[in-house]
Amino acid sequence: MTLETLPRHKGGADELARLLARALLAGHWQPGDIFPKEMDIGTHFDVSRNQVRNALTRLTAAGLLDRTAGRGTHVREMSDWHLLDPLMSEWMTGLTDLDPQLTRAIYAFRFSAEPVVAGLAAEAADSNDIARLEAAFEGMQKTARSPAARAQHAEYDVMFHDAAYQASHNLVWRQMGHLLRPSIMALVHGSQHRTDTFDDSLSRHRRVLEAIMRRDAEAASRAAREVLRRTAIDLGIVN
Amino acid sequence: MTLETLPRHKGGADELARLLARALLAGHWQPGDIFPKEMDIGTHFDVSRNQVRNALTRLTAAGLLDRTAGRGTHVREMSDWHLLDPLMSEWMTGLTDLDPQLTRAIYAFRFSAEPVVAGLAAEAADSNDIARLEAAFEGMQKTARSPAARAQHAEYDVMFHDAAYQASHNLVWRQMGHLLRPSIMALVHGSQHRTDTFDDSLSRHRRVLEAIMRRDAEAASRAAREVLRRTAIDLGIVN
DNA sequence: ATGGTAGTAAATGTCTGACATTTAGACAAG
DNA sequence: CTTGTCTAAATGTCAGACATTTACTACCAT
Repeated sequence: MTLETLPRHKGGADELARLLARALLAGHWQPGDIFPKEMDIGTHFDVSRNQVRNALTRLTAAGLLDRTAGRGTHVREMSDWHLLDPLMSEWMTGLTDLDPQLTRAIYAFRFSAEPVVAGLAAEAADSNDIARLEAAFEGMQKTARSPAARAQHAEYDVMFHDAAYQASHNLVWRQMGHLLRPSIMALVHGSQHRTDTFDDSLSRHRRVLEAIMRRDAEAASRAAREVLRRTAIDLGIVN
Repeated sequence: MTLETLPRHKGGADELARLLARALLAGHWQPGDIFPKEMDIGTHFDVSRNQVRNALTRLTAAGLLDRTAGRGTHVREMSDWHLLDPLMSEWMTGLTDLDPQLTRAIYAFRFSAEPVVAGLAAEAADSNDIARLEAAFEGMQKTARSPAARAQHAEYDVMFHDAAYQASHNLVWRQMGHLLRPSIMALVHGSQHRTDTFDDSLSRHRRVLEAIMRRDAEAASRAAREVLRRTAIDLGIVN
């Protein structure tokens, strides 16, 4: 794989890093492949070597690349990628052709984790958290019936789940809210969006919200599992 | 807080980053404080500005610092720290005076997450995973009775739990194994280490191992909770 | 032939000094 | 009191030289 197909960019090192990261996340290079050398990247995008190095430093920090003096830059195994790095989520968002293996892994994680999170949220949520959950839910309701508002609906969906992670009031769980965006967004493109599906999803989300509000951890946990269950079946995570 | 108390170092930017990170993790600066400027750090440690910038770049990527041109470098809120970044775990290991709030948060996370992980492990573990779990358990057994082998015992403890995360065969859960080391190590210093405590802990670990081996997810989940329960009570996470 | 060894090219890592950009604060004009 | 401008100080960027590491090759000795 060469750089030829990648578009030139406008911004600084951030933009460059994003560009390269997304190409990697889409699978344009195989694990073990050698990555283009600094100079080539620099000349192709017409930026200084510094910019390239800054960008590559970020990708290396995210576990995407492995650099050694004299050897060059190599692409690491997917299992070495730091999926929990917030930068990664940022790079993944809006990527329609995310590696299916990755989508599946993230969703499987959510399917096992979010029941726990919902349970914790029911125990620890304060009025702020409840307000955020309600606002997100209302947004989902408003945008459920209009096919034009699909993207907006997904945003509210992300907001709802993120609010649940926040409501757990645990520093570690809170960080994982970042994982949601790419996972939810990737699925928006892969499902049929029939109206009754939306209604169904909406009522399941409602049950989570209500359980958290009445501080019923057990019910919140069950309800959260139901929210994710249908898609989990579709993806073959559970049967 | 100034740099004066920090020892000079030997290695490159990695070492410098580690040094500064550990000072931050121990709470030597408060959130919002301004961090020493590049030049001062450079002259104090007698390294080039490049080295300093490389080090600070890492701390920034880990969410510890916030840098803006003209404004300077500031320390971020603890809730912004990327606790899931593997570098963070590396920096935390061996830090005896880790912020108690952090220890507690990480342990609370483990207490809620590891039952799920153990359940997944029971479903997905292959012979390799089982072998790793057995090896770790045997190591724990061998080192349980000798007070001199305390550090070694902790290592096997880490290995055991990490093997469980690995056995889940989920890319996301696997990454979280990194969180264990600092959490377990910090607790080694905080407990009494009576021999019967070790025996008790050992038999609880054994139950997890056995449940995973006979693929009983439900039992593995319950057993994992029991492993963590006593300490969770001590830390006030559950009553 | 085979194995070790020196040499060479190519890639990333580091240093240095100059310059650009951003920000906060001081100060004066309206 | 507000607005605009200037200045100092900090981080950001650049370019070029040099250092270090690595893989490869050619060569020589056994």
